[in-house]
Amino acid sequence: MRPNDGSRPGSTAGARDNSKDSSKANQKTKPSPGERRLGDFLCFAVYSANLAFGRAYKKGLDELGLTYPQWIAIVALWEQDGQTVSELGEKMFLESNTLTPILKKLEAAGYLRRQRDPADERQVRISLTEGGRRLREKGMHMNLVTATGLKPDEFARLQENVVTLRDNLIKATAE
Amino acid sequence: MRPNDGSRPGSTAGARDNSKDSSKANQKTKPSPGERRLGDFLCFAVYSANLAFGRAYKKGLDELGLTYPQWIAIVALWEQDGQTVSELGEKMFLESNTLTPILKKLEAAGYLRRQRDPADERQVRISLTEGGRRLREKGMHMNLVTATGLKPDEFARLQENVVTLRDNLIKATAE
DNA sequence: TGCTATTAGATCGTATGCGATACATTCGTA
DNA sequence: TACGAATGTATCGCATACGATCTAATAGCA
Repeated sequence: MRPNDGSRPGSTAGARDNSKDSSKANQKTKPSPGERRLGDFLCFAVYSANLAFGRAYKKGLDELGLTYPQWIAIVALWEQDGQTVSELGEKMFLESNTLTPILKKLEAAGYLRRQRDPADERQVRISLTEGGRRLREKGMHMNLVTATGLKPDEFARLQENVVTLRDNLIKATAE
Repeated sequence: MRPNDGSRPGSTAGARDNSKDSSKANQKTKPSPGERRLGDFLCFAVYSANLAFGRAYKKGLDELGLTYPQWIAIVALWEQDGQTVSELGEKMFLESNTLTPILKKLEAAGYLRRQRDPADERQVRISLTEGGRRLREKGMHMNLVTATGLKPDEFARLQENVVTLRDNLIKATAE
């Protein structure tokens, strides 16, 4: 028998295949969310593209010894040093519950410092160390996979539209 | 003093701002990856758009009592029932190490069954229960946030280009 | 001044992703 | 047909995300 399998006997599969058209679906021209296939969901395209980016970058990031969010944090701090956790969070679209552990790891690795702001002890200011800046420079020169298969103008428009999408989702979510 | 703070005394921040142009960067017209700002990275646009989708869908998915990957699994199974873990994984771009725990939770919740294929005991076939199909129907009728801020033709092109991007990243990663 | 509300981070629990590995089953082939 | 290789899932450990909650520090105000 299997290891800790968990599968239980039950009725047979039934192999129902809801391919394209459900019987009463053709009344509207525009399909409702339920009638679309998975491949048609924009959310799923973005979700799976994000997974693909993570895998494509994995090899290069491993050479730096960083994960993707760690790398993003280094890049954001290189652009502006001495940011507070909140400020950095705004740029990365993350909050302290996610950011704090990441920053502590980077501090432990010697790439940045976390210091309470003397003027407001609630805030923690993050600054890159020499090692952190060296890491950023090193990351500049390594070519992460960028085989997008898109022409330059398509690439630029895609970038803009993804940003527009993101910002509008955030706006709509905030109500 | 703070709770378990971890911050240590050290030299002062130094507030170095590498805004746009580093001294020797202007020799090429096209900026190298290191000279771009965070907002210019397509990977970051996709990463943050994915976060934004997750937050936008959170409310609706909570009503279903599902997470996003759980919902995707239900949708994919509704399209084709009785898939193996591998087949489902191909559609979701996930492998068994991620999928198995998700499927076990959905099984425990009563939305699907996991059964070893009698013809090949290595494979596990997944089929939706009545409850799982009801959940899919319920999800059809609830409007998840879709305020993309894009015109229909832009939306369609965005969808296509994100998929192209994803597929080319996967191809390039496989070498 | 003293008290309460607000703010900024940190902590905790849960749910993915994912590399590495374990394990049972099946396949290939000598 | 026996046995090592390949295959399909599952398990484990680590690193995010994120809601809920905690704590210290500050702000606001009677």
